[in-house]
Amino acid sequence: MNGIGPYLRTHRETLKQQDRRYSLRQVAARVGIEPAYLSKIEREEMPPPGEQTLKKLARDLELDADLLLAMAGKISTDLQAIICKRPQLFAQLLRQLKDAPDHALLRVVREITDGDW
Amino acid sequence: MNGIGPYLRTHRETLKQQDRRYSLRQVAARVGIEPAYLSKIEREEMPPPGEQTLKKLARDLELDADLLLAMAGKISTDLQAIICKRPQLFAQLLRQLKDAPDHALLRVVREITDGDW
DNA sequence: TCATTTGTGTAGTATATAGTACACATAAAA
DNA sequence: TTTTATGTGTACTATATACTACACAAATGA
Repeated sequence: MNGIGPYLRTHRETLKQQDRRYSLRQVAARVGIEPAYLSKIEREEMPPPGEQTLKKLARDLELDADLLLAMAGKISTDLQAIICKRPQLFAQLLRQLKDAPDHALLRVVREITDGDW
Repeated sequence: MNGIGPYLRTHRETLKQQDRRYSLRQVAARVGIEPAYLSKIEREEMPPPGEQTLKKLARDLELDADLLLAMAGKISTDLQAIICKRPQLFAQLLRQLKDAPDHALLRVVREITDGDW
């Protein structure tokens, strides 16, 4: 259970080895935040940034946005909107799937993809 | 698409007809907020309250907490926690179920209840 | 009728969220 | 060696969130 900060730093440094454009400062510039801020985020001296900034970071660093948001304890607003439209149904579904093993979730996903309703 | 304010007010006034303990002031007292605040919430003069207050309101007024939270654009932290543990899986699942009809969701729920994995 | 209860207007507050701005020492590039 | 780029320390700041406190007029109850 590694925090989001070290996760971002490690990943960025990995990319940096192949491409000098992944310095903290250049990433911060592309994402549109202050370098000092990104520094503090990576070292967890400050709490993780907001949804928009995390999504831009994910894009720039080629990471999964949902995963990054989750590591920051957040959920993408588009997912929130999906739930808010049918809150009782999705609440029931999620609480039921809470302890289901991954493969069971994947099976449900596939079942739906095959659209057999 | 009626707001959360009128929804609360209407429901409370209905209960009030049977039981005088459902006056705005007495509900506010039980829930632990200022009457003036509840008044403003019901008339949507102020944005809806936080999760804890909404849950207490739901309890007191015998309403569904998930529905109330959804009307306020929020999602219960316990649901958020479920998603945050396996963000990619649940994100995929939710986006796939986004446009599925209610009966299809209910079928998935039932399938899982019957626990056939 | 007098006391109590009710809903509401006005004014303010505490805490969290999501950052900025700039200076500085060190490392790398020209 | 001079310039440029890099990461970080310190000090703020703006906006949103989630309320409280108190006074008041009108309705209700005893």
